[in-house]
Amino acid sequence: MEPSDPDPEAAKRPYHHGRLRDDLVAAGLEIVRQTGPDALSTRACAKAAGVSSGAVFRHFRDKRALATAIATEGFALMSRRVAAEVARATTPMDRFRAVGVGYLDFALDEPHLFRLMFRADTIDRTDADFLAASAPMAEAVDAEDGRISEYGLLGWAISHGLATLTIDSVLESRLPEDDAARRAILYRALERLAPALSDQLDD
Amino acid sequence: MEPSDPDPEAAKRPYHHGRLRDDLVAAGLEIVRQTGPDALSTRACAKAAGVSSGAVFRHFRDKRALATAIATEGFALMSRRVAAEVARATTPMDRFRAVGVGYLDFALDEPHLFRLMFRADTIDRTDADFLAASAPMAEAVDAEDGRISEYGLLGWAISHGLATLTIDSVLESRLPEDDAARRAILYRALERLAPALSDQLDD
DNA sequence: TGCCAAATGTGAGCATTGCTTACATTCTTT
DNA sequence: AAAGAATGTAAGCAATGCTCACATTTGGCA
Repeated sequence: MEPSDPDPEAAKRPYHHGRLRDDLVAAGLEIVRQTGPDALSTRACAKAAGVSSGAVFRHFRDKRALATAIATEGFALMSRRVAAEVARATTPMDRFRAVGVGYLDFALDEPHLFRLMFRADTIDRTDADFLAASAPMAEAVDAEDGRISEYGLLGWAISHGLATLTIDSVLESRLPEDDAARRAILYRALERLAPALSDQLDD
Repeated sequence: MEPSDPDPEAAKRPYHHGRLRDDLVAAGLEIVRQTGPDALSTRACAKAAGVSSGAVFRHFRDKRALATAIATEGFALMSRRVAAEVARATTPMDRFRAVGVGYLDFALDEPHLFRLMFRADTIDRTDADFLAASAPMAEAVDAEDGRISEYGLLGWAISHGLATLTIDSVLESRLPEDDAARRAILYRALERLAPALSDQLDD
């Protein structure tokens, strides 16, 4: 597609790429978003970044590290999404709903990416950057003692359960096909949880 | 050559295996259980069954079909596990708890297998055998109209959410290391859901 | 019974992929 | 300007999914 043409952007591609690491992550992110975690390959990322296949390993120890960087980006996106939703909430109960809705919406909008983010054997959960990016999400459910709160555990589990069951099309024929109707049912399930948490939310 | 050779194991291995399909699934099941979905390879299954690598494809269209058969086996195991738990329950509320506990216990005992069973892009959810095996689980949450009931959706989502979050070690440092203590917390979270469902359970 | 077709297994081989290694080029630092 | 670190390339190895041509059995049927 790009012959040795005077292309203002990519024409003079110097030997050194400049920001290959970021480009590889961006390319991988796009592949995952569009085709899913299984379609991710180091060679495809290299090609997308216009670089030889070996170059990837100058920036990532192995494929797992690449995947982790992509998942890290995913958590940043999700955090922003959830934060935006929460910002509109006023009451504690509203905030609870907002987290759940943001979580669900992100999962439904980016199912492939969401799957990668939680694929235990594909990413390295001890990676520092990854931990930093997922911290905001995780801390939202912490109690004072550092352990998870019952409130947080239930809320996260419900959101995560609804999201994964839907995304992995386990419910499939049991949910409406129409996207809006489908989301409405999921939101309603979230609401349903309120009575179980009311004592912790009304403070 | 006619080897009436002293090889107790593989001595008289006739050209035709006899029940290769079942053996391949059994071998794959063991690989997945012990090492995880990513360790599954058609060649490893073939070798475990004492057969050449090409033979696999006489019984399975592709690797995906093999994985689906293994996941099918997994659902059969899980159904039995849950059914056993439910059999001990008497009240509707007990039954609800029992399903959740059975679901959670299976996931915690067989994390690798559980992951495969819900890995959307690795298995074929339209496979007839798979659908048949997962039907008992799925129907348990159906309402009269064939759609999922709010009660079922919430119950499934909670169990599934708790299971996957724990298994994929998302909560990790936020849960106790001791297995029993960890399960206790998860069970308690299940209980917590009761108030939200009491109107549907007391019938 | 004898024979042919279908079923099942073999072994070689191709394309893809993760990753390594030897070497080339560029950047930085002094 | 020179040295050395950083970063890129090309070739290649091993593992894997899958196919193909061929071998061996089995089972139905004339």
